[in-house]
Amino acid sequence: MTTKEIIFEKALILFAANGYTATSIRNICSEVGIKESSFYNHYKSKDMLLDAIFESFNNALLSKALSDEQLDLLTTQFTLKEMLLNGLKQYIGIWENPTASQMWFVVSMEQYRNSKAGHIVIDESKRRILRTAYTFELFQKKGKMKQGDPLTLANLYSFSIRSLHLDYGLKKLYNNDPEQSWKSMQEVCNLFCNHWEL
Amino acid sequence: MTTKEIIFEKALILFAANGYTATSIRNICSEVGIKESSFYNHYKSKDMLLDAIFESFNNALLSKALSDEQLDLLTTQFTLKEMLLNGLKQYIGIWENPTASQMWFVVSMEQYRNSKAGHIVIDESKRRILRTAYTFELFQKKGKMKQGDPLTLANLYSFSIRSLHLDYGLKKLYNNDPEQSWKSMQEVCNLFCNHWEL
DNA sequence: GTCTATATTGCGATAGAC
DNA sequence: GTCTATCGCAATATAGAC
Repeated sequence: MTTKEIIFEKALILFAANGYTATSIRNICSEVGIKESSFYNHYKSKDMLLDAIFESFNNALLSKALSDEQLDLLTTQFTLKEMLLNGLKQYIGIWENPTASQMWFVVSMEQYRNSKAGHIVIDESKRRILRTAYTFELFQKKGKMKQGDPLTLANLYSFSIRSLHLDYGLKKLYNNDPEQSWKSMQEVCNLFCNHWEL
Repeated sequence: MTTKEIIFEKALILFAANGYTATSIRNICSEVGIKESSFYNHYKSKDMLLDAIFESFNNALLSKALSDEQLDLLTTQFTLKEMLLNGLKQYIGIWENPTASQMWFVVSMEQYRNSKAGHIVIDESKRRILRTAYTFELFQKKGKMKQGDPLTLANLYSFSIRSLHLDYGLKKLYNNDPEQSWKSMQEVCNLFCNHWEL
């Protein structure tokens, strides 16, 4: 690992735990084991480091999106319930991945005061809904799901799961019964499929 | 208005716009028109000021919760759709109220690094779901709503609306088509009622 | 690429006069 | 309750030797 990568990693941990503004370059360098002046050989400023984290997070999100072709294949091979339950498992898995969950925390904390973070959240939300809507559309075309506006169905299902997902992450942080949120996610999924699956 | 109230108001504006840590007592006092030393005649520390904001926010949330008796009356007088649509209007109204929306922003930003903020969010989420579940239970008892586990139905509906509500606030902040989220909220409400209202 | 040393600014908080 | 003055410290960032 290069020094730049270690800076990135340690900064992410500290930003996630204490927030960007409350974390000093001194804190980060102390964790890395270098002097503050060395920091500037790797990042132009503290702000550029935050931007690098945002960019890395956004790229990770974009790379996870399923293509139209992949969705076409999956909606043929699996039932609606199988596909949604599998989606839930992947979604919740974020909170078992330290780097991914730290990035979520940092972006979530910054979203109201940093427009880059804000737009990452807005775009991710929109992308998630549109991919779900397209999935529902494919299931409907294949006669595996009841008819109805795919976008509204996606809004109902996907936004509900999104809230529960955020709840899970927050509760996990404070050791406040996150498993209840995971159970609710599965129950919502079952309820939804019982009503719309064919 | 007392000086203490003006400090509270100006601090809330600055915390919401720039975050708690990035806002200095100097910034606040400059807005209020007093010297920093005078600040300490009203609040023991910057942290105590933040606590006061949290407490005020939590009290406002608690005071808005409808009692069992009120819910019993409302579920008799109104249809499911009327009641949910009215709930949406009140919910979205938060973003038209500067103080309320500023408090939401501050608590949202702090939720991952300040346990008081974190527990306010966790509790608010739980309270909202439980009140909705009880409302559905009453509608079911009165034969105005299809049977089904009220808690799971509340999770599906209320968490979906919650996400859309947060989306609205964030999009409004960045002038990024918030009305689309409001339309989605109404569509989700209609879809839900079309399926579960009797 | 790392270090020592330093510049400059801003921070939260306090003492004590009025 | 407000002010002036100040303390002690930590912040980001830079210069220049090795």
